[in-house]
This record gives sequence, C-alpha cells and structure tokens, in this order.
Amino acid sequence: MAKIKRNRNGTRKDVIIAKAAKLFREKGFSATSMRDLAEHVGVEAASLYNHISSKAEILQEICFKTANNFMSHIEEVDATPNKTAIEKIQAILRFHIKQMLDNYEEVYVSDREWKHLTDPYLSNMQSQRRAYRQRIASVIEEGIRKGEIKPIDAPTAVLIMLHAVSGIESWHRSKKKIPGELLEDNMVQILVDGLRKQV
Amino acid sequence: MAKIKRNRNGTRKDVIIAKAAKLFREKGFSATSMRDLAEHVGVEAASLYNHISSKAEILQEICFKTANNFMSHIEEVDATPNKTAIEKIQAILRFHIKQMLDNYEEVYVSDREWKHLTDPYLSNMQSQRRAYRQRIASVIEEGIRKGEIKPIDAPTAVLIMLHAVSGIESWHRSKKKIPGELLEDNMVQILVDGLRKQV
DNA sequence: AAATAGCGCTAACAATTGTTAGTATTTTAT
DNA sequence: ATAAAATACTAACAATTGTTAGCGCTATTT
Repeated sequence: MAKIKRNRNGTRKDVIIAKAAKLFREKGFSATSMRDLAEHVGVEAASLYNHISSKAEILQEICFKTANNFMSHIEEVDATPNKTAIEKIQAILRFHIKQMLDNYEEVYVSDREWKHLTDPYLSNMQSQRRAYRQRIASVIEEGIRKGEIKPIDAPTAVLIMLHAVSGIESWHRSKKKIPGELLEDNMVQILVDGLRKQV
Repeated sequence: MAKIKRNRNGTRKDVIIAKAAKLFREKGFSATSMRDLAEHVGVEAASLYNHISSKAEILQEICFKTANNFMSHIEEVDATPNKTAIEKIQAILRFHIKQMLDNYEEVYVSDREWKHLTDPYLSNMQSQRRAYRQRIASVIEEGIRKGEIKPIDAPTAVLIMLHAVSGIESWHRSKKKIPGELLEDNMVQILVDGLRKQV
C-alpha cells in the first residue's frame, strides 16, 4: 500500500488525526476502531502506530488542541481594554461560532467525546472546562454589576450560550443551509438580546 | 444470585432499562458493555437476555419512549386554542426543561446516543427528530407573522432553544445547584426575551 | 402435589478490539 | 551507490465484545 499522503505543512500524524476527528464525530470515539481509521487513511491498522502511540493519544491531541485554542482566545479578549461586558460576550460567541464552522470536526469531537479521555488527561480536561466556563461567568457577572446585563444566574447563561453554539452541528447537517455569516448574526442576536437589559 | 428486584408497577425489564440509561449517559452506548450493565443490575450478563433481546433493543426503547413523549406534548400544545406563539414556545421550553430534570438519564441518552441506533430505527428516529424541529419552527414562524417574534431565521432559533436546554446536563453535574424552578425561569427568560420583539 | 413458566447460573462461541513483533520496502542522507 | 531512517506490511496476541445453549432452581398455576 502507498504511503500516507501528507499535505504541505502537515505531518502524516496530522492526516491521521484529521481523519480520526471526522470518524469520531460520525460514530463516536468508542465505536470507531483503529482498522476503521486505517482504512480511511489508506493503510493497514498496524501502520498507524508508526505515527501515533495509541488511540487514546489521538483523542488527547484533538481535545487539548481545541481547548487551548479557546482558552487563549478568552484570555486575549479578557485582556483587551475598553471593552464592555456585552462586547466581550459577543466576541466570545462569535469566536465559538467561527471555530465551529472552520474546525467543525475537532471542535465537535472535543466537546462530545472528551469523557473518553483517561486520567490524568480526563481530570485535566475537566478542570480546564470548568475554568473556561468560570471565566465567561465572570464576564457576565461583571456586566451585571455594571448594569449592562440583566440580573440573571450567570452559570445558567453560560450553559445556554455554550450549548446553543454547539447546536451548530445540526445546522451543519442541514440541507438548506443559511450562509455562515447570517447564522452567526442570528445566533448572536438571539442570545445577546436575551442578555441585554432592556432600557 | 438473587433475582432482579422490581419496584411496584415496574417489570424487571424496566429496571434493566433504567440502569442502562444511567450507564449509557455516563459512558456512552458503545463504551457500555453488557457485563458492565449486568453487574450494576446485580446479575450475570447472560441473565439479562431473559428480559431483553439485545443491547440494541435497550437503546431503541429509551430513544422512542422519549421521542414519543415529546411528540405527544407538542401536538397537545399545538392543538390548544387561544395561545400566542410566545406562549407555545414557553410551554415547549418548560416541558423540555422539566423532562430534563425529571427523566434526566433517558432524555440525555436519547439526545446524544440515538446515532447508534441501526436501521430501520435510525432512519425512523432521524425523521421523527426532523419533524419535531419542524413543528417548533412553524410555531416560531407563526409568531413572526403575527408580529410577536423578531424576524429571525426560525430553524436557527429552534437549534438554539433545543441545544440550550440540553445543556442542563452541566447543571445536573454542578456542585452549587440553583433550584430547579429558578433554573427554569432563568432559561425561559433568557431565551424568550431574545425572541420577543421589543416594542 | 404436580406441572409449568420464569429466571438465574456456567460455559462457551465467533467476532472484534487495541496493540506489538518482526520484516520488507521505500525514501532520505551520506 | 551505500547506509540510515521512515514507514509500510503480515501475522499474531490477549482481552473484550454481544450473544446463545443448556441446565437447575424457584415461584406460580393447575
């Protein structure tokens, strides 16, 4: 069998991970076998192990790459001066939506399949997710204090935001897609107008 | 080993399905083995087959019971006269939240694991889910026509609503839970105020 | 009391799982 | 051209998978 074709700027490991992300999204981590993955990569199962050390490692790479991605972004947003809480929330929301549109497979997988990580990665991911939600909640609470946002329960608002965005998977599968920008505007409008205090 | 203890008004099959729902939620359908399930039921794996015919059947029962539950409710809501679109949306939302709180395991599982159904159940479930979303979208479009709801993309709104509600899983796991009613009010407020036209 | 049905057990099955060892082949570096 | 490094292959492994067969105990019905 021929070698794994790698694109420019990408290792063969990257190819494997990308294919794995697609399969993990479609069938779930547990229901995806290494022989399954190998077939889609165009190689025998054993050959995969020249590039990765285990099935678990693939999930780890997907999850932590994505998590770090989101974490760096929120740190950046939070550090930007002269931004209202509403603006910060909008920036976070738009980033989530954009990530979901651009890196669909990996974002989706890391959101739904991280439970199949094993310790110590599992605990690590759990606290990373907790910390991330906490940061958003803090922005919302800041907005409430400043009178920009209605006095609602901040964790509930975070929960709604994050899960609403993850719903883009349905949109992705939908036949009659609306354009990406329109989707983004609609989501931000619906969610943020629910947050904004009505004066 | 002793027999499976069944509660009043419940068959032994019901006990198995309830335990399975819990495990399917925690570990996913594929990652849950029949021996795993048997252990939690307090019986050997083979004994399960005196009550169910296959692992697949368990998932089918969970998914279709839940789906029918939601479908009957929306039909009921839709048939109620003298209800504004906003009121209908609120009723649907509150029902979802209540179901999520009362039948957590089964609702969660049927939402996240239905992909592991096999045909013909898979196709059946797919069209049932599509039909359900379509009904909600129709209510929203009705609301838009009547001027109750902002002119947003109805499928997007449905997507946000349904996924926001499914986020209650996070709440379920949360240490510092706010009371169920408060959660419900917060969610409905945030989501519906985002929908309601500002006059 | 006898017959029947319900339900548990052990043992086993074929298939599939992730992974390793050892070897051959192809690419890269010298 | 030769040596070295990558990377593919085949074959096999032990463990786990869902499920069935067959047997025996126990509760229910006759």
